[in-house]
Amino acid sequence: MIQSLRGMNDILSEEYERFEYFLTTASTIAKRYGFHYIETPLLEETALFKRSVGESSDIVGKEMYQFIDKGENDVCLRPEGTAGVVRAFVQHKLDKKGGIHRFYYNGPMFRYERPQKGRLREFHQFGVESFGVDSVYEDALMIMMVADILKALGIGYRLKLNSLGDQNCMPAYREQLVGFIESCGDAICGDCERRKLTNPIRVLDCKNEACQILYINAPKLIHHLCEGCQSDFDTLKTILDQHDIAYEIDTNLVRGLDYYSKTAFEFVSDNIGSQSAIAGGGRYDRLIEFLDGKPTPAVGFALGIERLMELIVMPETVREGYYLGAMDAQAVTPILLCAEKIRRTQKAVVEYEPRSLKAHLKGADRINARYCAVIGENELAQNTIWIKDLVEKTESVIPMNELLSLLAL
RNA sequence: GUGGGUGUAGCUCAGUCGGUUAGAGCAUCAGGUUGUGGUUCUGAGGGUCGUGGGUUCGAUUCCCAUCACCCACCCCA
Repeated sequence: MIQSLRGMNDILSEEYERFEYFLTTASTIAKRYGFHYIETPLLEETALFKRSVGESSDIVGKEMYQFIDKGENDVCLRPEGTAGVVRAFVQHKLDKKGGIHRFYYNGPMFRYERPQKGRLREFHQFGVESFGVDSVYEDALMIMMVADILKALGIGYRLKLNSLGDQNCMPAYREQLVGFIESCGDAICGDCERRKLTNPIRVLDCKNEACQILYINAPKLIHHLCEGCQSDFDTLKTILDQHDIAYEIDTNLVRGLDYYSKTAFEFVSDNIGSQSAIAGGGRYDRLIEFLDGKPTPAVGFALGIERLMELIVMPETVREGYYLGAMDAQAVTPILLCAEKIRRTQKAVVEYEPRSLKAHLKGADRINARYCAVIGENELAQNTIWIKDLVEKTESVIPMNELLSLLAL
């Protein structure tokens, strides 16, 4: 038997209902916030991700589905959504056009990781990117939008907030931190030794207790923000307070993608295992110029759909549409004709095998139909159809030619 | 990539200290006399015991490999 590739799942009917419910909910909210849909290719030039996400990141360093195509192009399946949207933004010269551009997207992302709960090799994200707005109000808007979406889906969360600084304060801080780590000498663990070079801030949330003791007095970026970053961060906190959005400052919160600066946030859930991040985002003011565009301020976020699906509280399903069945082989033809009429406005599912009334009622119940419509010997003789409302538990026999007017009601 | 666990019917799981026809619940289908569901009763169908090797007279049970899933690390959505 041929199986799907490791970490790549099919999304079957019942599960897809959740998926679709999520998408409509999230898209509706994004549109209300003034965002427009954008679709970008799944396959992009590898260089795009190397320059945006960053070669030092795990995502680019070891998780990309990268290959050379038949035209000798170095390509890869997108591991995240932002890079492609920024590429499109620059390619279509929207940076030069100026103004504000707000997009939302959704689709599969690919990362060659070891699968576990909430971590797949092909997974789906819903994301939003905003270009051209400098103000922290836009950062707050992002967070409010995620909060809105999660609320609409009945999902509880914790919001972690941090500021990563900008080119004025970040590099200086980074240097200071690396200096501090070096002062610890050989006492730090192997992981930290590696992090020191790749992503020094990660050192601060090392799980190793010995390391933690060493880092108690490590400099924190939050205390070394420049004036602009500090006041933006303060404003952001104020806005969130005003909107009753609870948050916790996590000075160790680092986004794993190199392009972030200033605001960084992560929504986490305690109910889905160790892969607890359900949404993450932040500001990335430098990315557009990294990708050869005109410097443009930008913020965005992405939600992990599969992780969310575990948490979504679905609205109660209501019975809808018709189930049609025949009790006599002769009745199959009129049943099919009825179904065709019903389907002009409503759902109609036909059972082709003639069966007992009991079997049909069971069938109607199973597919959660509102009405069970059956034609048997009696109805056939009188050119009528028997219809039972499975909710009201009422039944009636109506002439076939009245069926359409009944449906119009 | 590292460490640990699991893999028996569609689903959830028993079981076999290696020995003939592998079990349960749920689900499915059919019946409980004449055309009524989401609750019951009876019965039926359905498994090469993840896959491939090895040990053995004999393996679903033991060993090895492999694949998939789960957990932790790592990382992130």
